[in-house]
Amino acid sequence: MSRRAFQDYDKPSVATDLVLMSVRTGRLAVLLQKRAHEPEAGKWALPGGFVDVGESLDAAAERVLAEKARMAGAWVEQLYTFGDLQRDPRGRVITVAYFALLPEEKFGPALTSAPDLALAEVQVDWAGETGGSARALDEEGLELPLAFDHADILGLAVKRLRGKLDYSDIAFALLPELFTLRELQQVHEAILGLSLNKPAFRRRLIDGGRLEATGRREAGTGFRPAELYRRKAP
Amino acid sequence: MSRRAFQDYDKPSVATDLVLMSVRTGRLAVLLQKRAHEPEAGKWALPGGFVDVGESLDAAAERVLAEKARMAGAWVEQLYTFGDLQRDPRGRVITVAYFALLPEEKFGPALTSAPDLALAEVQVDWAGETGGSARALDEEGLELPLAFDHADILGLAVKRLRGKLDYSDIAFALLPELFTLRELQQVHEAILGLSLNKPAFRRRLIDGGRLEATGRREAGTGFRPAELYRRKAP
DNA sequence: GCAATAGTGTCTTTCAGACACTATATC
DNA sequence: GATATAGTGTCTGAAAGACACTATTGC
Repeated sequence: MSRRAFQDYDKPSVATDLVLMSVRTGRLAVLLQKRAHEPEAGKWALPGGFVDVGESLDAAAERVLAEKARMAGAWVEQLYTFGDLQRDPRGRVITVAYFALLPEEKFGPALTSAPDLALAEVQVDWAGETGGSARALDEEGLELPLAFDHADILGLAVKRLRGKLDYSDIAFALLPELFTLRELQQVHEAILGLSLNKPAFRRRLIDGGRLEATGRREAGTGFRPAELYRRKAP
Repeated sequence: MSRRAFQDYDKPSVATDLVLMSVRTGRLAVLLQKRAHEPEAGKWALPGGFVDVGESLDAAAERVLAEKARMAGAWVEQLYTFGDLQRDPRGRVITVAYFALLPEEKFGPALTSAPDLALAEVQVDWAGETGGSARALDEEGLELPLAFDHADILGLAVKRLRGKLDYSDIAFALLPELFTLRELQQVHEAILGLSLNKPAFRRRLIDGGRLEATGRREAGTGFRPAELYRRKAP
């Protein structure tokens, strides 16, 4: 066996896949890309790419965010590394999954400029932090078939989001700089998949000290406008 | 540039490192291996090895547990993937870190048969789930220098342990099949790095419904023996 | 009986859930 | 003034912390 064949055989390929999520009309959503080529042509996949030997994992995830998802400025965090032998029919590909969060307004340019991208609704059939796979739905509620093991990756991203919501600042990454407490509560409810008690939510968040009232109010509501808050600098 | 050189240059190497932890005399401990060769010769490292192209990541971690740590039957869970460019002076090595848990009694054979293995005390200088690196100490309290970025990996393992303690069954993985509530509380205190209120701890754990009283009692205490519990099957 | 820990009773505080109420903007 | 939501006051119940107390074993 030549050294080249040994080397080829010896190392798995390393990729990164990006679970870029948002909240749209009170529901969790994820950016998907329709696959044009085999394998899994026609199915929907998370934006991803191979990790270059000269770039760190975090840099590869940022590159996928910019080049494949066509966006920037997201909260990005490593999720999990998927390394089963059969997860990619092309060969041994280990993927380091990242999740990223952006407010819905930021998706407009990417969606109009790239017709193979879609922001799909995310649904899970488990409660709390049980865990499991997730489904992606289009605007009419029809299920979009997911490529490879991306239903598992998406499900794990939802589980992680739910787990981190209480003690981290991820909810703010899904909102513009100024937001109302109603919008913040809707983000929490979309992530958790349940409805929350309004007074308790307000007490907990305001007492938590991570919010800053601006004195300004939202506009164009048709009813009493709510005060705008911003995230207090950590 | 030949195709071989391109292939060699193109793929990072993939390894796995194992944070095999336990609780000894009320303190967190981790299994370390003294490095015999450069780089980092003489420093202490987590047991690890390269991932074969024909084995899954989980299988590679189990293999390291058996071959390098010389143990079996541990709770094993993926921790995080470290992929900075400079983390290994030999070249581009991505490592998928796992943490594993075993009761202290299980470490005896490995420690006596392999003189390069040591069960070192773990200390962190941060509270709660702040996060940060960790230190390893020998029996006399002297710091053991850690190789590569293993102080960061160890610190992340402690953070993850603290985060999962409340809602998972990891504490039971650090105890024999039968244990007293005092021993269970000592495990919790060792992981969290603080002391807990006894009545509140007992109430919470017993009401939690994951424990089963056996009616049997510990032996050889010299004082009133406590009842032995076991983990209730999930 | 003494020592040492097991195990419990109870008071207080904290906080979430529930519900109803008042306040204030647009129309 | 009608309407819709913002925002608050207050009651209740669950659970943690604190503390003291009783119980039980070996010696």
